[in-house]
Amino acid sequence: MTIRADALRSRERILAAARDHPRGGDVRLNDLAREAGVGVGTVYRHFPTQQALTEALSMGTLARMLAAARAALSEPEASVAFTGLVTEALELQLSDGGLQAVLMSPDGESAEVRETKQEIYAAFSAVLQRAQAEKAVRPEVNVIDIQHLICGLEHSVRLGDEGSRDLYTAVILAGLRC
Amino acid sequence: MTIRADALRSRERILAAARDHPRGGDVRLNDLAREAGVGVGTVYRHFPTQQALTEALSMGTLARMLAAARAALSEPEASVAFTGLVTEALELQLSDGGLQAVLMSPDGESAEVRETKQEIYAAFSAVLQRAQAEKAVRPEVNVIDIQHLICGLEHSVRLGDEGSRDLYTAVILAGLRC
Amino acid sequence: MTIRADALRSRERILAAARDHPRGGDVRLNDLAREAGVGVGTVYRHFPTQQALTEALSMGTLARMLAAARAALSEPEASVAFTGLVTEALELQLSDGGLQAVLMSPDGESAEVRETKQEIYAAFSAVLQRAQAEKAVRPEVNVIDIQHLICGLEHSVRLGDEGSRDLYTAVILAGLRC
Amino acid sequence: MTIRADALRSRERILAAARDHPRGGDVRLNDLAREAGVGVGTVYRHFPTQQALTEALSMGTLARMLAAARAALSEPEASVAFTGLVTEALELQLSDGGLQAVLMSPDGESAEVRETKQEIYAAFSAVLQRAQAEKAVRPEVNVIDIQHLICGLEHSVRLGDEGSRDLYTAVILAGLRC
DNA sequence: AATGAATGAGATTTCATTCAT
DNA sequence: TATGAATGAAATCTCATTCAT
Repeated sequence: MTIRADALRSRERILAAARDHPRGGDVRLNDLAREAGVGVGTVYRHFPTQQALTEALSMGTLARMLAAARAALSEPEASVAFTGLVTEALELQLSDGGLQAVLMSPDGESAEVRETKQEIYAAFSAVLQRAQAEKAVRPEVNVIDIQHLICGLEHSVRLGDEGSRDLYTAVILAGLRC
Repeated sequence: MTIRADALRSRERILAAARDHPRGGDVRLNDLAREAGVGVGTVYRHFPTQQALTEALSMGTLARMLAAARAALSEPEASVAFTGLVTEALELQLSDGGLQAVLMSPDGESAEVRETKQEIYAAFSAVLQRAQAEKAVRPEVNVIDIQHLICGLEHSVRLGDEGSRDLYTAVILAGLRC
Repeated sequence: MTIRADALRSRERILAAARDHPRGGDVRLNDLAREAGVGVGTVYRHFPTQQALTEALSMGTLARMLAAARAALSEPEASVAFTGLVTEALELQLSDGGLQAVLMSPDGESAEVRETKQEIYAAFSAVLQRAQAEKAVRPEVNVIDIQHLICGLEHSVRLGDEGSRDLYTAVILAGLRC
Repeated sequence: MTIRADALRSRERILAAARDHPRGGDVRLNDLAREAGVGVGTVYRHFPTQQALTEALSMGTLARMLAAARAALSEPEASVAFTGLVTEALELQLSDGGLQAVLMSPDGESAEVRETKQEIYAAFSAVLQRAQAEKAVRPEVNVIDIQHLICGLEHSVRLGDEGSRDLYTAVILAGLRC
């Protein structure tokens, strides 16, 4: 059975309403429902947990991150590819406050999210290994470490003002170099 | 008027009970009260907000951080002093899950917390400037940046396992070098 | 929209629990909730004020008082009707310790209570006027006075023991005669 | 040891403040203390219970009631004495909203209150018996009944407006006649 | 004896989640 | 499937009373 048209409309309305809020995981579901013009029950039917809603909201950003990782694979210069990908990933995480939670959570994900994350992971890993093969990046870090460091970097940047982004990124990238 | 002995006892009991809980800011106030053997009202009287409780719990760690910063000022080797202080600060933040919130929050602090934070800031700043004077640390970062980067580092380490601490610290310290 | 079955069940449970307590307006709401097997919030949802609960508890007695007043209208002998009704009203007020408050309070009533009270008032008034027309009751008292006197009578009887009821009633009825 | 001057002053201040409030037994003791310019503890020291305060406030009225009862004993006409005393007692109870509670409470009284009440009771009883000896009052009522009926009468009058006092009193007095 | 900060039981409110309609 | 009233756990506030100073 295919998804009903009205159900789809409800879903879209809820997501649209959620996008009007700063991402932080603490929207009042009742408020969200009111703003979306649907009942609370409908929100719960579509997104049984906060996590499910967060994931749905991040699906688009996740796709863009996968695209960026794949694009980096085509970049001829390995260190440029790596540097660019880290910068791009940070950019995306800054633009989507819920993305970090989705990336870091090990469970509760939809199949689609899980698969996308694995593909991102694989592509990211390839970019990192290419850079390490060229002695452009410390050999002892793995892709998990890179993700953790990017998340920490995102955290640092959020604590500061907009201007600190490039400086902090430069510190991390310099620290990762051989 | 000085604080009453019984009030002090209540306060200590509540703090002791709170210390038995993993820091995360989500203890049940009722449970806390019961465990401390006091009424809920008493908890609210002593700590009107979650922030007040968090601050009180971090006061000890804050004092240790100030001690560490001052000790670093006596270290003859400027770069060693800086490196050691960053490592020590990270250690303290990892040991006290509420400390970062206290360090980063601009308001709602008790006078004691505010003063201690300012002293930490001053000592930290002196250690940094000494290291920068010796060309041991990038000249474009200031003490605020260092604190943000340590907070990000704490975040990264919490995402990983225990073993990642030294590696991530090494990355940050390397990135900060001239 | 009609009342939900579960809500009605909760309501009934709360009322049943409240009936297990001596009427006096000083039941512990928390206890009431526990005894009724519902949350405190549910009690407050159904009965936002003490007054609302009192009214609901008295609804049955109020209905019986209306029935008594209407029955008195069918009694052929006017003075017997009046005497019987006063006696009956006292009986009901003695059996329901919250009834007097409901009868005397001018506001905060549910529509149902308000209407029933008005009907009681009208029937009572007719019974009184019939008795006055027959010179069986002082012409200068009105139905409000009768209600106030019955409330005072209830008060007197509650101060004494069971045996004083008939005597005090006799005094009032004698005093009301022409 | 005699009472300290400052303690007496405190006591008087508290009573003065309490007299500024409508008697109903539900003054906030903290408010009372503030208005009296003393600490809450002082209020509790002087008047350990609500009852103690009520009694102290009623002491004056109680004395006036005793005076009235004794005066009635000197009235040559027994039925006039009785009627006048009932009217006077009602008057006093209406003027002092806490008096009924003091009169009706069997315990918790100060020795002075207890004695005064007994004297009132004795004098009232004599007035009643004289009236009954003259066949002016129903023989089956005793002094306790009279007090209960006056309390009920007070209650009735409080429910109505000022104008109803004489009517309700007339009803009761008529009902008490042989 | 006087003080009022401190206490805790209980009252009331909030809100995420459930579930009858 | 959609709805939102209903739920109750937990948060928060109030206030009569106690007790350290």
